[in-house]
Amino acid sequence: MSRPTRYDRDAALDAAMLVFWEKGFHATSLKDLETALDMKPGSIYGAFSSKENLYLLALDRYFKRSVARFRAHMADTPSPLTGLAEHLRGFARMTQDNTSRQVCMLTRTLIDTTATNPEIAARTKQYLADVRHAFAEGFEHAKAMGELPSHTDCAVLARRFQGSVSALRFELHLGTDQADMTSLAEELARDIEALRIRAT
Amino acid sequence: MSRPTRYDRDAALDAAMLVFWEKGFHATSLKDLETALDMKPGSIYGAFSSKENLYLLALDRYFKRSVARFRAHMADTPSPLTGLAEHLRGFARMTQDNTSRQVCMLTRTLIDTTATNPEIAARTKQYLADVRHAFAEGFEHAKAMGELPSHTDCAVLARRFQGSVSALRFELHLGTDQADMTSLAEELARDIEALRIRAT
DNA sequence: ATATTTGTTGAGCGAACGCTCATTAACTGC
DNA sequence: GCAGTTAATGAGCGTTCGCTCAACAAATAT
Repeated sequence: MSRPTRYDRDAALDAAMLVFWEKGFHATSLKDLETALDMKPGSIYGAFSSKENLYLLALDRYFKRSVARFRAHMADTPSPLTGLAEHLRGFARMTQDNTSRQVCMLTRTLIDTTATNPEIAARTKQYLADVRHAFAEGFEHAKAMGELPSHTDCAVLARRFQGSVSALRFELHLGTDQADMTSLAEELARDIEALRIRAT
Repeated sequence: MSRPTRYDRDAALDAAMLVFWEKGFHATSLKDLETALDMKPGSIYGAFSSKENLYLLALDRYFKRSVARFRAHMADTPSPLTGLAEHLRGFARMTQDNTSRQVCMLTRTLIDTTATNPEIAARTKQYLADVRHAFAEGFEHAKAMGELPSHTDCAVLARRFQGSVSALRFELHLGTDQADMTSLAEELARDIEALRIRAT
C-alpha cells in the first residue's frame, strides 16, 4: 500500500553531506539543498524534519564514514605505526580530488556552530573525541605489538595526530600545491615513524 | 566644521572584530553589529560602507595585531628559537581568557568564506601567507644566529609551525582543559627546541 | 543669526530566509 | 473501479536579512 518515495534517501543524504561540507551550516540555504537533493521543500521536511536535523544526519554520515575508512585502512596494514604514518601521507594524494579538498567537516562544524547552535556543537565535540579515540586505539595497537615503548601515552599521541590531520586538511582547503603537501605530509609521517622502537 | 562623530572608530572596529571573530561572517547579523558597536544601521553604513567591508577592516585589524604581537614577542627574546617555542607555550596560558579561547580568525575566515565570498577568502590567503612569512623570518633569524643548521628549510618549518599554532587555537576553541593544553603546547614547543644545534 | 556641512536616526525597503499545508499524485487492497 | 494510504508539490506564510534615505541634530564659517 501507499505511494513509494521518489528519492533515494541514501543518495540524498550523501548530497546533503557534500553541500553542507562545502558551504557550512549557515551559508547553505534551503534553495541550495533543494537543488542538491533534487527535492522540493515539502519533501525535504517530510523526510528530514528540519535543516538542523538534516545537518546532524549528514554529519553523522561523515563521521561514521571517516572512522570506518580509517579502521579499514588500519586493518589491512601489518604495522599499525606505518598505517598511521600512511594515513597522513594519504592526504597529500588528495591534491587532485576537488571534492575532498576541504577541511575536516567536524572541524568546520565546530567552528561554525559553537557560538550559534550548541546542540550541533555538542554532538560534534563527541564525534571529535570518538575520532581521537580511534586514533588512540591505533597507537595502543602499535604499543601492544612492541612498536612503541610500554610507557607511551597514546592519548597524548592521538591528540597530536588529530592536529596533524587537521593541519593537512586545512592545507588542502588552502589550495597548497602537490609538492608542498607531499613534503609536509612526509615530515609529519616521519615523526610518527620516528616513535618506533629501534632494535638496538 | 561639521558635526563630530559620536562613536570612536577604533573602539567600534575592536568591537566588530570581536563579534565577527566569535560568530563568523555569516552568523553575524546587522542586529548583532548594531548592539556590539552601539550604532544604528545608518551610522554603520555611513562609517563602514557594508557588512563585508566592515569585516575586511576587522580582519585587517586582527592580522596586523597578531603579527605585531608576534614580532614584539620575538624582539625581546634573546634566542629566536626559544622565542618561537615560547610563542606556542603562550597558547596554553590562554585557558582562562574567554575572549581568546577561539580559533585563529584567519583560519575561521578562510573556512567561512572560501565557498561564498571569494574576495574575503583571497585577502585571507594573503594574510595567512604573510603570517607564515613572519614565522619563517623567526626561523631565519635563528639560523643566522647559529641555532639551526645552515641547510635548514625555514619555509617548511614555518608551515609546520603555523600548523601547530592552528592546532593549539583549535584546542582552545574545543575547550580542552588547562592540563592537556599545557602538555600539548609543551610537546610542540620541545619539537621546536629540539631543532637547536647541540654544541658537541 | 544664518547658511553650510556633516553625523545620526530609525522606519521601512525588497529580497531571502526556514518552513507549512491544502492539494494533487501514485501506489495497494479489495 | 473505488477506497484507503502515503508521498510530492509549490505557493506562500511570517520573519529576518542587509541596507537606504528623508528628516533631523550639532558642529563651524561668515
